[in-house]
Amino acid sequence: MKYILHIDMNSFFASCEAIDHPEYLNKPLAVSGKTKRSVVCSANYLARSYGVKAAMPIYMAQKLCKNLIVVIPHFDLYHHYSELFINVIQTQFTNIIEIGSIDECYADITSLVNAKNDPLSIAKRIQIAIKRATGLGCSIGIANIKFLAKMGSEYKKPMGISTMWKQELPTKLWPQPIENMFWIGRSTAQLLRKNGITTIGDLAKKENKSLLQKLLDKNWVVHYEHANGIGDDTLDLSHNTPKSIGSSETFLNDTDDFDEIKGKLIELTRDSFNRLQRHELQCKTLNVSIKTPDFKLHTKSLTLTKYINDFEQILLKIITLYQNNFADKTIRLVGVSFSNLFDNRQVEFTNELFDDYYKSPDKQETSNAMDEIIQKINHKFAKNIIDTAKNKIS
DNA sequence: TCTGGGGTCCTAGGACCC
DNA sequence: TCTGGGGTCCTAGGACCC
Repeated sequence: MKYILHIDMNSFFASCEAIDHPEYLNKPLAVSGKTKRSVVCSANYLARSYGVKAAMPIYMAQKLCKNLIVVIPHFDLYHHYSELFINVIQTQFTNIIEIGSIDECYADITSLVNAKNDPLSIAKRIQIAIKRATGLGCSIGIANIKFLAKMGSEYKKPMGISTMWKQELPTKLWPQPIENMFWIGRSTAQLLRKNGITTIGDLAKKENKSLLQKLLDKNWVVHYEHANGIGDDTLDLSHNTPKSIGSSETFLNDTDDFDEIKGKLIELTRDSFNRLQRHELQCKTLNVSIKTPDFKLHTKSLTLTKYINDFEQILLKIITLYQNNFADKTIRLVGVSFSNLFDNRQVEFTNELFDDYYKSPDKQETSNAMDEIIQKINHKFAKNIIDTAKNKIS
């Protein structure tokens, strides 16, 4: 049996801003862009008391709260505080940590629990240590699996600490509306509600199993087990390289002006490309997406025969992709992203192997040589390289 | 005043290969 | 005549998270 914590920083972006600007203290504060199409990223609790919520259009937030202070986001600042709070847990408590996002993580404290230190007191110490080191508040959920720890950190905010033991499910979890269930979003919640499943308790009921199976296809088991306190307790400790990198932007006004769109495509491609390089990655698939005035998203993608890291080439392909598919469309948003990412070192290495292979008169001999090299290299990369090799040669 | 931007994962159909 | 079965990759869309 493991002891898992979920640590969730309270109104993270807004709290970081308030620490940086003491004059915002005790004033309603929202982090948001400042154009007419911006939405709220994060709001402090005072602003929330006026009804201001994340993802709400900023004009609406300002209507609800006349003296709302609006600050544009400063991601460098948030990354700084994110590293700080992770560091507190890592250096003072445990390094078995799974980083969920910029403002949350799971921590496995099983090895710290003993007769003198129960999970609740450890959680309290973590909360205090984070507050002392960063000035930031957090909520912590305590449970035996990740899902319940996550539900626990949501249970009481801000600065809450809540256990979600299995025996507490009937009183703490099951009365909650189905919408609160992690991994059940708006459309699934709607579907379930329409069919009479309105609380997490309904989801947990044995007699609803066949109904769930009918409504949710394969996923039903995971949700059913979660609602009954069964789930994953293993933390993912790898800080994985990203699977895709991209940027998008909403225009101030809908547009079909290709010069304007092209200018934005250049900007977005530049930005994504810079991040691609910072991660030392190359890509094979280019994606261009648009959002039309009816809010529908459309994507066109192009997979190349080899990995690419030349900005001019990428840009040319992106612009062609746009022109071939979306020319003359009126759009409200345009986006660029790269996927099918591969480590620079691996790309270089595989390209050399393939050149050797193609040039070689004796394919079998080269193939054997490749196998030998693959045996010797870093195990972590071997699978990717073999996969690519198979793909490319076939 | 009218609804962001960064991601991950899954699905389903079609192409293609053996 | 009427047409397999398994596998992978690509594409587009959608659900979900923060």
